Amino acid sequence: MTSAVLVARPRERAAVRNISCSACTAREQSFCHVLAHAMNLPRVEVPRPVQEIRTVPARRFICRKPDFLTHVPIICRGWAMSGVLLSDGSRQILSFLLPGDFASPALLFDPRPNCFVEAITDVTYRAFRRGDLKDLIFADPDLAERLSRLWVDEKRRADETIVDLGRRPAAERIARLILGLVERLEPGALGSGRPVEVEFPLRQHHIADAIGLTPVHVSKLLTEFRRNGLIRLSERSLTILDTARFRAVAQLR
Amino acid sequence: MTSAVLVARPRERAAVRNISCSACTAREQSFCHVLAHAMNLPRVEVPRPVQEIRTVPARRFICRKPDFLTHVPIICRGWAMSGVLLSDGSRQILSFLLPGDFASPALLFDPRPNCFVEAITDVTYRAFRRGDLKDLIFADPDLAERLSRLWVDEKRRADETIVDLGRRPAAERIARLILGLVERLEPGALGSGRPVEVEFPLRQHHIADAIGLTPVHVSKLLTEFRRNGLIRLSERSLTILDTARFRAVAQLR
DNA sequence: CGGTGTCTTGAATACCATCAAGTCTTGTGG
DNA sequence: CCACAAGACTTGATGGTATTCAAGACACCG
Repeated sequence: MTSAVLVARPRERAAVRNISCSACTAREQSFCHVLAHAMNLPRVEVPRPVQEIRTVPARRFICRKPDFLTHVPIICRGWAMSGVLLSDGSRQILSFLLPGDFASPALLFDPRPNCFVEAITDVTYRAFRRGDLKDLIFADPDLAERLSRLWVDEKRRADETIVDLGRRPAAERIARLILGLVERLEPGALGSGRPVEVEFPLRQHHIADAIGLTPVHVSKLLTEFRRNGLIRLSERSLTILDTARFRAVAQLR
Repeated sequence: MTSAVLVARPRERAAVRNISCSACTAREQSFCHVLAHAMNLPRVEVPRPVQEIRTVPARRFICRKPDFLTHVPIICRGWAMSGVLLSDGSRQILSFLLPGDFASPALLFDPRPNCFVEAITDVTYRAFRRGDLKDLIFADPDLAERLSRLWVDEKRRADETIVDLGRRPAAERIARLILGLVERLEPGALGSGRPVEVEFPLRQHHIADAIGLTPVHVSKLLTEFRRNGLIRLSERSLTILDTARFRAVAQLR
């Protein structure tokens, strides 16, 4: 809840804004990077009210189905997720959001979200005014094209998920989800063949809801992975111990 | 194989081109429509070599994983599908393509497809030179934005599929797939509450591969739908007999 | 008229879900 | 700081949904 305090104090918010952008963990290929580049800025330091910094604690919603959003949120720090709730109470997570990601690209065009976005850890995000951001993007053909590429990438990731859910057994799905996240967090680290350790704030029910399984089954498969010496996972920290064998479980070449 | 003949005869190809565009069945909101509008043309009648008309018979590939495509295909007539093949021989269909659809939006940026595209019926498509089409699109902010909206729409459909595969039982998935196709083919027709009949060239294995089931199980559930008087399906023709009850099976409000 | 593709139906099986009980951790208010 | 409640994880027993296997009917095509 430190964030709420910061929002209430202009001087500190400014400080945080600088910190968050200079120490930004967003990946090179993220939306933030593309946008900052296009605006000839070191990062996306734009005056209000074009953007605003906001912070929410873990487990709080950033937006929900019935909301009407005048601003488009982009994650600066922490983990979030987008997903939908079904009438029977079950949940499907559509994607995990890391720094640099749009909360939902659709929000650029429609103030009504078609999925919820929820913070997993404490999350800091920037909220851009929709109209300003849209004008900015489409006025510049180069920027529009680079962003379209990012969306095509997102579509590709969604297609991978469809394949996982439609045609892969449970163990494979879990391994692929984990490897995909590790690759996003530490690009290329899996190639070395040496163990890779990352922060991993997901609960087992997050994994379950992302790949269409129950938490119970996820637990059983994770303990099996551990027994086989493939991974270590505890205290919000994940280590891929045997990258080669774990990739084999995931059916990755 | 009539198409090969047509391609070899300039006069006939021109005739076919006019026929296909004036009698185009692409929906209002399709890419073709948006593009034609932007170019101030009745339809997308653009001289070669910017575009070319091609035709393939049913069950033939339009493109495959290892191909290198200099042109971007857009479906003019017939049904096609995009999907991926897995190492164990199974297949996941990612989407069914109807007139007006990009074979794969990713092809606008990358000559190497990340999925195959296969004709289901005989298919006629236009192949636009990638560079020309891209320049055309991104030079016009309005066009770029309208296309981005279409991609966001596609992403939304992919997300729906993820929810279906992750959290819905088999009967619900089949019903939703069918209703989604009918809605694309005859927008609004389901609202009337009266029976709706459409051409339906899909085989049961297409349905199975699209929603992560086996053809055997699809067969069993379809015969159950028939027994319950929900649908009629034979001779490549589908009728939704009881739209209200069938929508209930699909869990649609 | 054999071959291939499609669909149907029944029986056996496998995978994952559900149910249930218990441990451990985390958070909270007294 | 402790007591209590809630959440997270584990493990075993049981059950259901969908798969696999198999056999046969039917249509279409060369």
